[in-house]
Amino acid sequence: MSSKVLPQPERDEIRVEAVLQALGEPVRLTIVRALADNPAGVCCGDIELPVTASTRAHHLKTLREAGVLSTHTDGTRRISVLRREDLEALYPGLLTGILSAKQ
Amino acid sequence: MSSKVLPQPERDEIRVEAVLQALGEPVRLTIVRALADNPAGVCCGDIELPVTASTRAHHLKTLREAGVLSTHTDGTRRISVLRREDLEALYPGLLTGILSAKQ
DNA sequence: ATCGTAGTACGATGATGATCGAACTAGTGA
DNA sequence: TCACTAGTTCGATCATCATCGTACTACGAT
Repeated sequence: MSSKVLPQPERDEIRVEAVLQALGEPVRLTIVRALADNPAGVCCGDIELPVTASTRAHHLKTLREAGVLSTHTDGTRRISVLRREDLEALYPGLLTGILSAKQ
Repeated sequence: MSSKVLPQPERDEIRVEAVLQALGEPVRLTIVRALADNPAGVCCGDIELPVTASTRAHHLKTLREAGVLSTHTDGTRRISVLRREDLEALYPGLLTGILSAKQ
């Protein structure tokens, strides 16, 4: 058992400005859309992005610290999952609204 | 009749990244909340903000160009109105989700 | 006309942040 | 133990942007 959850804010610590700021960046929005398509979670590196690994890590950290996604380890992999329940509880409709945008 | 509408994107020109980026700034979120409380529109200068007039103008321009609000002149005043219909049509649930956040 | 008020435009500045390469950590497997 | 892989962290750099003061425009009233 080598799985562990990376630090993230509790539901009541999530601030809407942080969430919106996190989502208002094209690369991060791409990540969120990929997570939305895969409820079981996605391995970070499997999302195709026009940035290097370190930039990718930076964006994932930003999203995690904003409370948008949760990351747990799986061996050397890191699996990220969208925090749908928490976001829906805090801001009902926000996620579906964003995801319904024809990109 | 001296009323005229300031330039703004058509509904189909609104991009979700621009909207989210515009909303992800505390001062601008304050403006949006004030507009949401006043469906008839609000005179720009009547919203209490911790910034100068020029910064206020900058934020209002950002929100207008993102498609979040509409501004029309009324004499020397400028009245801003939230573009609820357009936003709801493009991103159903997004606005209500954001506004339901206990600030 | 002149003045006052509401707001914008411009230029400068300082802060934030997106990006990268390089060095590092941790887990897997030979 | 020794590589290999996945990912993070650090420091630097460059771009974006929030902020301000000042100068400007537009409208209304005297």
